[in-house]
Amino acid sequence: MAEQHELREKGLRLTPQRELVLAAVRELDHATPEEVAERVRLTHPGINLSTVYRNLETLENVGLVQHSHLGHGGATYHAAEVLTHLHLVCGACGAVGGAPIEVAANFVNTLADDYGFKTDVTHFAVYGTCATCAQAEL
Amino acid sequence: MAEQHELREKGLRLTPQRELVLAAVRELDHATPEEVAERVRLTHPGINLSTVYRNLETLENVGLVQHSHLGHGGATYHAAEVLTHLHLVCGACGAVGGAPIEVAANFVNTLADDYGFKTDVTHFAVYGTCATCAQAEL
DNA sequence: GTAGCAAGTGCAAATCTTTCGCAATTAGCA
DNA sequence: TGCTAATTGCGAAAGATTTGCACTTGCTAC
Ligand SMILES: [Mn+2]
Ligand SMILES: [Mn+2]
Ligand SMILES: [Zn+2]
Ligand SMILES: [Zn+2]
Repeated sequence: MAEQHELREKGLRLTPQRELVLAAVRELDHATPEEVAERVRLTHPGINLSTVYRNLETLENVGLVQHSHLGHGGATYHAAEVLTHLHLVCGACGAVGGAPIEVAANFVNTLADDYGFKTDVTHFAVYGTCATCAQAEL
Repeated sequence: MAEQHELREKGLRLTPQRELVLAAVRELDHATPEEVAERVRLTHPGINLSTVYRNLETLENVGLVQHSHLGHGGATYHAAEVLTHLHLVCGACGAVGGAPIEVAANFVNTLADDYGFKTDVTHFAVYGTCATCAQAEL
């Protein structure tokens, strides 16, 4: 038995569209479904937006992809293996910064110990004002 | 000079719709625009949904109301004066718990000191798994 | 290899949520 | 008591996401 493709291992059929959606998510880092579609269209112009939505959902169900919320609007998608940083979103300029997850370790532990709550700090962004904008406000 | 209505103090016209929208937000605690509209309709059946949206925006601009994001979808509105707790949203059962802001004080300070980022911990919910659901998973 | 079947796709239409244009109404001021 | 600009209601528009359905295609069993 030869080694299986990662999608087949998850019990999914291997279609060009599905492979390309996964590849696009991996290349892009927090991309919207529309952005994923654009990327896929570079090599597969015919792909339908609803196919992208359906595959993102499927890939999320098997744990290859995850979504998070960076702004007031819709979700953005990450490859599951790289979701290892916090998103710092500036409400003033819209910039999305990053910070290592460890920054939140203490906070996460407190919530676990005091509330029994297991936090996924990457699902929602951390909202506030970035250094540049905070400076400008003075 | 008599004391002014709080809306007039903010430079806003006093309309029945606007007063009712504010009252509804205060009574409901994190309500969607649609829920606010429903509540207002109890006493003012004719109110239009777009009036609710416009008033929520107006009230937010003058600081009487704030929105935050508790789920994957749209925003929910709080009276500004009560937005003093974190929201702990369980991805498994949907429950929305609360925790005092102080729980995040350390986290907020770290982000300020190390990244110059001024965090508003109430804008996005803290996402994860509640104690009950974490228990059930075992 | 080939046939059969279920999963996946494209397309168009349906939903849902939020925003907008505009004419009619109304609050606040003179 | 009027004037004027802000506000409202209404319908339509704009986006974003989902859905139904006929067609295609990947995988499995023969
Ligand atoms: Mn927001
Ligand atoms: Mn989500
Ligand atoms: Zn900024
Ligand atoms: Zn739960």
